[in-house]
Amino acid sequence: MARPRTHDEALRLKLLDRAGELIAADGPKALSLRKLAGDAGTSTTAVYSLFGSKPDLVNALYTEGFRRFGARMAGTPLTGHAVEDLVALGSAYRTSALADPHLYGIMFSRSVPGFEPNEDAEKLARETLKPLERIIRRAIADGVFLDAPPETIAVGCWAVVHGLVSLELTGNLPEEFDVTGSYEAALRANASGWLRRQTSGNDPL
Amino acid sequence: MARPRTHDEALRLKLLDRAGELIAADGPKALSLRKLAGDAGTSTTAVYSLFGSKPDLVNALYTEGFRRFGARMAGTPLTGHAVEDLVALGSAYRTSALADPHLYGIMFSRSVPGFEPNEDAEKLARETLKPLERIIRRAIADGVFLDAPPETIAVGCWAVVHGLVSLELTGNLPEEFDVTGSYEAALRANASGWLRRQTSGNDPL
DNA sequence: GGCCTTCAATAACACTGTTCCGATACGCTG
DNA sequence: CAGCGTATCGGAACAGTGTTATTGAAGGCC
Repeated sequence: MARPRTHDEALRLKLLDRAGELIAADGPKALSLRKLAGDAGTSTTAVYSLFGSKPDLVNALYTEGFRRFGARMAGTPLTGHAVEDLVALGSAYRTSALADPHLYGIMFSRSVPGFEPNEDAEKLARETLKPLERIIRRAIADGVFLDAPPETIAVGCWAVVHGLVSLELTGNLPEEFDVTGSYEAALRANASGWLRRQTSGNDPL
Repeated sequence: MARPRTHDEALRLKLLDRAGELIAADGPKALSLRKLAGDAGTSTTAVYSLFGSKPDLVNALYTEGFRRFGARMAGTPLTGHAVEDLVALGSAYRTSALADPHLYGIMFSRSVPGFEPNEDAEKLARETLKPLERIIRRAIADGVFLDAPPETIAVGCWAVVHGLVSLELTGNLPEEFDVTGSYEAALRANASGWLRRQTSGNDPL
């Protein structure tokens, strides 16, 4: 009968913000509830009131990451040329990952051990890949791409960008490596591989 | 002086074995030194004598993983046909990952928070990708592949397989998805994208 | 045989996420 | 406006973690 939940929204944002900073600075391992609460001038219990648990707090970071990511993907200008559009979308993917590398780890690499995204968060995540599917479906319908299952092509494209980005972020790429150039070339080669007839092929460099 | 170091090799193997089992069963989070030592009938201090620290123990798992992985890669029969060989190598990569998914997480996805492979381990890891580079260099030299930097193509191929496998292992793939078939098709499409002239293209399904 | 080094078990330290308890502060009802 | 009731949060405690200081035991070399 009394006092409906009036969670302190300012504190909530402050905690999320600081949590992102802590992870960005020293990795997911460095995100401690005591440090987080101390920095925000509150106590660990507040985190439990506002989020429920540490994984739930990470879940909030996860959805925030996909919100930004989805915005970048949806906001990428498209030309109607399938290969070029896939390259553009892939570049937006990388840009987003490099802008918030710590969020990327949470979103795609399970970098926080105990964490699993909940139903809603996972659904939001899947939504963000819709532009990719749209391009591919149209390219198949127009006879530009091979008549393979759209999911197959979509997953293949996703794999290239995810693979490249995660290799880059984990420092697995060789030194003195032209990341940006190679990235575009690899994307273009991969997309060209799905063309029904390879008209002009690709032209790296 | 007295008593040269005679680290108990049997205990060392037992600990490594059990550590792998613990991670395989309940994820990297479940690898606790107390539980590990208890299961092996010893004490946590033994781990420090034998390995130095927990990350060092994980490092031993890391190198073991790359030993097995490297053996599979090097043992893959090749035909001399670049695209087919890249598909074969990619399939071996996936087979290896599915055989030891927990090791794969340690090797490529930084699934254990505080862990960074040391110099030797990282060098061993790079060695295992040599077969990939060999195929690509020859395909370029023979004029089969486009004249792009070999590293670019190699990283692109690596990215596809790594991306597909890590998406599969983290459960990010849609349900009712023909993983094996799509995997091969995606590999073939990606490799074909680097062909100088796309003779026959690819033919999924 | 006695020294000396290496090994490992016990226990402690400093941390972690989480929960219990209690006090506070707030919004609704009378 | 008084007062009840509950949502919220601070402090302390609990169970767990990796790591380390201390200490005792075990084995090879002089």
